[in-house]
Amino acid sequence: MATAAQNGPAAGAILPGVDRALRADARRNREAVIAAAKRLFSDLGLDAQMPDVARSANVGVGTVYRHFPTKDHLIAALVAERFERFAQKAREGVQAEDPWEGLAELIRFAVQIQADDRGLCEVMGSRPDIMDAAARAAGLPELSEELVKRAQRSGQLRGDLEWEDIPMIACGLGSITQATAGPAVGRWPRLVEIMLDGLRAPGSAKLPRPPAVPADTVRVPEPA
Amino acid sequence: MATAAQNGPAAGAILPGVDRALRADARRNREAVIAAAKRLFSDLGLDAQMPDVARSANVGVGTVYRHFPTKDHLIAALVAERFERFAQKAREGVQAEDPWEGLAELIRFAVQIQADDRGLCEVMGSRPDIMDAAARAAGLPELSEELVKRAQRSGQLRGDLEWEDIPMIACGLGSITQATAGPAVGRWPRLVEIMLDGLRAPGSAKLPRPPAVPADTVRVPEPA
DNA sequence: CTGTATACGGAATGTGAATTCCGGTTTCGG
DNA sequence: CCGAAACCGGAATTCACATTCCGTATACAG
Repeated sequence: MATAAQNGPAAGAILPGVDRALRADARRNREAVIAAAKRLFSDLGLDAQMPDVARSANVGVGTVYRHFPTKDHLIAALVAERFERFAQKAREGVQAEDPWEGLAELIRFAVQIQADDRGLCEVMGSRPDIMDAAARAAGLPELSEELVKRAQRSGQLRGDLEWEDIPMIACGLGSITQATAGPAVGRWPRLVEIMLDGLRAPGSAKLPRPPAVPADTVRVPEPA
Repeated sequence: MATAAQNGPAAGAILPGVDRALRADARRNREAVIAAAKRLFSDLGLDAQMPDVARSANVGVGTVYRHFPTKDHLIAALVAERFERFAQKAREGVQAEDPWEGLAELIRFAVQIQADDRGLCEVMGSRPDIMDAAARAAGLPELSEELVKRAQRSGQLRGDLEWEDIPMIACGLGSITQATAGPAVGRWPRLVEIMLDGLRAPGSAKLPRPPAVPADTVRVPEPA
């Protein structure tokens, strides 16, 4: 038998059509559950427990389950919300004056979000199913492809990068973020920049590296 | 109460002094358990179950538990063995003619091992306790530091890298390795090289980029 | 060959969650 | 203000594992 975890977790409500005609208290509770879940999963990761979500939302377990038939559904809803934000950022990136920065900012953003959300990291690291359902739903594949192509056309991004690499990079950097062992905290942003340096096209100008020479900063010129 | 998982998982046998005077069958079984566990944890990750390890080793659960009082102990033993190999590679790296390659090879090696061992990845991603106990035990901190300093003195490695970054990088790249979603398999080696490019000191020469990666993972053979 | 310390197997137990159920409440159209 | 339809709460149930227990089998010293 397929365990609950095998079902196709959808985005959100399973109740009426979309989210229609929820009774006032129902909508209120649903919101509370989402807020509580967001908090708990961010802090505790996927190990956060349903009864705790309920308690933390001042609601009974039953209520949680009426809104999200399964823990996976709840998680999927949370993930969807995050990916929506990624997509938003990606759209901004496509508009950005500097194509390279458009892409770089998306990556920085995604990593930062993950740094703040252990649950999201764990999903990205161990639930490809949920993850790329959400990515697809948010339109991230198309957006990533656009960002990559644009940055490559401008000559700033290495030519051998494909859009499929973007989620992998984000995921890998995200996991670095969680390696909270001992003295490691706070050093991940540098590693992100290192990765980004590796992504630049071989010849393209680079902003001065941290400890490197003061350098005659050559701003990346707006490519025609 | 501290659950078993909270104990300090040691390296291996808990029986007599070191691994002395095991009865012939005992030693045989212990080996079988380790082999089976290695296989199962590599394939299934930390979710592999103790009863399955036992079955797969043609042994009763009780026997598994006599040798490893806890699942965590078993995992720690497996991890220790892997880290021993990292340390070995690191020692070779310190001797290497080319300091840069000495470091780069260690990273490539570590990532490749993780690519073949889902369990190891999961430990690195979610059990800093086990992980850095093993790292310390294998002497990896000192070795990493030596590798980093050497590569920096030779001018090939960016100056702003500290040895503590090495495990984080290895861990992050390792997790990329597991993002086995859809069409992603086989593209991680390129991402490793990209990261390595980012690690080079700004001015230092780069070897020509590897043309393309032959799609499928090359298994690193187990040592006898 | 024999006794005994060691090991073994695997059913039974214990625990920690997720998920179900159903009698009691609340909301809201009329 | 009324009653049915929607909701609620949270105790009880289920399930999946890790881990324990103990009678039996085996290795090996003498």
